[in-house]
Amino acid sequence: MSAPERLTKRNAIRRENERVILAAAEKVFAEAGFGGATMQLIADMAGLPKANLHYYFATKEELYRKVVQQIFEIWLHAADVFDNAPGPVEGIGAYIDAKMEISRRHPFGSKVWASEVMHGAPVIQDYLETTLRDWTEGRARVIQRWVDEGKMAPVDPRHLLYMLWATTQHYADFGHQIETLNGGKPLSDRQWKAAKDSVKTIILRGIAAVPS
Amino acid sequence: MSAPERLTKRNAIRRENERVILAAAEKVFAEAGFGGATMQLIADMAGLPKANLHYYFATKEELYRKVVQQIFEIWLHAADVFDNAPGPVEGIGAYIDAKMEISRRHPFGSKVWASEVMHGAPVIQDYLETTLRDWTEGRARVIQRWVDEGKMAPVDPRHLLYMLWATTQHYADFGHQIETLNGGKPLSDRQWKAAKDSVKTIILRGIAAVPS
DNA sequence: TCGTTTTCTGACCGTATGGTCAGGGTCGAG
DNA sequence: CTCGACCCTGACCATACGGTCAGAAAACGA
Repeated sequence: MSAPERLTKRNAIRRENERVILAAAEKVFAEAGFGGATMQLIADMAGLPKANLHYYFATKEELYRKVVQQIFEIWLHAADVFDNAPGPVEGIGAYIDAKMEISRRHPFGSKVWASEVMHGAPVIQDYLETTLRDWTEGRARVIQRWVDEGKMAPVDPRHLLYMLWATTQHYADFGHQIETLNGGKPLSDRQWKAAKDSVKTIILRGIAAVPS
Repeated sequence: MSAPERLTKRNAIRRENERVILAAAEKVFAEAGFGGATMQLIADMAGLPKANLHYYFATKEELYRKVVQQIFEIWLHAADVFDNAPGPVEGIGAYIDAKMEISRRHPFGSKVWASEVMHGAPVIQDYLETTLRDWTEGRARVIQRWVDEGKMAPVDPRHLLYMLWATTQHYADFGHQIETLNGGKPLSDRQWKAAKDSVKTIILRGIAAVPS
């Protein structure tokens, strides 16, 4: 049991500084990678002296780990829509919407996660083997049930999940490439909607999802 | 005009060393990122003294640039199948096959490319704005033609291309995650085939491609 | 107000990194 | 055989990095 946090000025300062540091770290890790990021750069972006970072986060690894955990939590919650859906059109449709929205709102976190996994998940391997594995098996069962109930074509649930992750996260991880191919401009509201619709249309038709 | 390369022992040595160095660099850059990779690590993996690397490649950036160019070339050639195809079933089907095969054979290169783009393409931005942009517009026109000819559903060619890139490269870039979810074992021949088939089936049905 | 705890930071340190270079070895053309 | 061009490498250097620490400043509880 942790003691209930009182609303003192000290607690406010601590919370605010941790927030600022984590936001700066997320951006710097995303743009430079773990190895390329420096505590000095993060400190400058957070507007704090470097030594102050080490007061809140003992090491670079600890700070990095917190950043990775954040995006992972966000993704896990995004899948709540999956559970109580009557069928694939609602469930997978809403999941695509949610993940596309996250790609738009949290592109840095997505990149940090991608980088971490690409490098062999040196700091969050345990998450992959426990939380993520359980999560994946659970959703795979839901999809398999939909298949068995004739609500969609018989596809391998695993590969469908990979496809959902890949297509949605691509808009965050490869956002720079997409922006360049879009004439150097970020996608507009309209274009984001078109992206969402394209992904949903192709995938839902691809799995022959029938409305409930 | 470059002089025709004679088959002397010197040329053989140079070519072999450059090959070994590039292979080692590709792996190290993929596993550690540009910032995390060290010339010493690459040298060790190549079995050469560090100073020797600097004899063939003046700087770390130059070596890195060559690695990125390599995978880019491979991907460009993979799209040849696209051009003379009579319709989307053959063209896109073959393109998926080719890119999945590359993800399997060149996972390191794919990761290096992904990392480079994620970090804002600091060294290959010019490629994105010239070669890749032209390439993309060309294939988008081909897809649009297929749509106009009624050979597939009216989808946005750009977003379809992004989906093809995302799904195929995911098997290389997130290979570690997939492997972990596969019980810690790399995908078998059979599983790779299932992956290919899943991707092809869902996407081709998703765009309502009609056989020519 | 006073003593204690927490927050803050400039200055510092050991190490690792990218890159250099002088000098020795090897190869090939004539 | 000879000489010039190319190949190789141990030792070295300047710099930048993650992390430490002593002590000042601020906040807090009583």
